[in-house]
Amino acid sequence: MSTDRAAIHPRKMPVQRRSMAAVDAIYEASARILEESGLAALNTNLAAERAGVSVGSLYQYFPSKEAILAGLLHRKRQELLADMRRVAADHRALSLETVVERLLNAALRHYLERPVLSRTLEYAEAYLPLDQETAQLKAEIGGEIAKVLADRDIANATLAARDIVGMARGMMDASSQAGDSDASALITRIKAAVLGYLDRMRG
Amino acid sequence: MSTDRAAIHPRKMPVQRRSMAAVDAIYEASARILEESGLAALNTNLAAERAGVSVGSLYQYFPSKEAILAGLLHRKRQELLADMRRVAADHRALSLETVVERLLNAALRHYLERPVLSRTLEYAEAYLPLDQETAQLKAEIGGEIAKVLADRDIANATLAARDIVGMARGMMDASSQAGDSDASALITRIKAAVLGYLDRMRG
DNA sequence: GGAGTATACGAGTAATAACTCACATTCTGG
DNA sequence: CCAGAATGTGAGTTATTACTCGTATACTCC
Repeated sequence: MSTDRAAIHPRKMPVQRRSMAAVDAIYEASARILEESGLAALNTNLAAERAGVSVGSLYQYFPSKEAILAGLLHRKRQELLADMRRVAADHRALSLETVVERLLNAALRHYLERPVLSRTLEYAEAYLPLDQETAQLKAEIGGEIAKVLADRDIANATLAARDIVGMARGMMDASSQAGDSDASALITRIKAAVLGYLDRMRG
Repeated sequence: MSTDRAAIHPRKMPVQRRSMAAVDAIYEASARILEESGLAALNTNLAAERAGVSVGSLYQYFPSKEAILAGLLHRKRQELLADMRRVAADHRALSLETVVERLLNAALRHYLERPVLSRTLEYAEAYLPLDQETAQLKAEIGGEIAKVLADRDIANATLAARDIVGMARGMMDASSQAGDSDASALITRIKAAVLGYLDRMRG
């Protein structure tokens, strides 16, 4: 992952149906490898093989393995953001507690789909030179939360949003790594942390 | 990092002073590489070179690069645990708020010494087949917190300790990655999250 | 149905990194 | 000050992985 042997951005957009399927297969195979064996096990030869395509085809669409990681991260981010927006669309009509619960549900649902993958991508983000667009997505996810908070006159909404994202993420990681699978109990506890934090920051 | 090409445990313990210095130099060089360029950039040739020793010497003490990571993690854990114990030794004489603050101070001090390294080791832990002893250290760190909580009749002290460690870690990560360097403000906010969480879990 | 484009293939090359080993040097205890 | 143990060396071997390119097949649209 020493960065710049090749760029991060997709090399070429697939236009025909079979090539879109190939790209999807590469993403899925890579995700599985990451889940089973971690970052270090991901390599282009293996990803191609497991995706059922040739290395040559892989390099048609991804200039490097970092590009695969960046693509996976981008996709995940888009999904999460869309879900959060959907769920908080009518937030002005709801109590803070309800909005928080909905947002947490959305976040946890995404996380629990593929917890190991989430953690790996989270770490990978730190050293991937992300494109503008993916960085923007991260900011917008925080922004959704900040908007809800600002609307309720909570001071330092941006900072609070960052804290909330961080604490939720940390608690999900800890719980999932400990092998705990009771999602609804976890939601309850994260809600306690978030609302308890807001209580004290306001008081 | 596909795991088992060689074992994880130190191959041989250094006994003379110069070899202990070599081992220290290898740890320090590896830590720097991890901080500068991430997990993927760590390799035995580079670590040896930057430590000013030969690869042969490195392999005298570390059977693989995973062993270096495991050793770094073990050291960090030991330091943190010792510090937490020192700081919470007289916890029965103190208010919950004071103990929490002291423990957070200890944790944050450690984290801020080398935040990037901390995050890298945290991720690496997930796929390193850790020795009994290092896993034990993690449990004991949680145990220190659980002890304080149980002493105050907080239900589910072990679970709460895990949540608290998780939320603190997540908030430190988020803050540090955002480039925020105001440690005392961060402590205040983590305290709000922890105490707010406990308020709500008790109520 | 044929020209042009998109897609696919995978053996092969180059680079990188893990790891060994035969030999040299330094320490330590008696 | 000597024997044996500990430590150090780095060129060299082997394994792994990134990445290319010549060639073949499948679409698409006129």
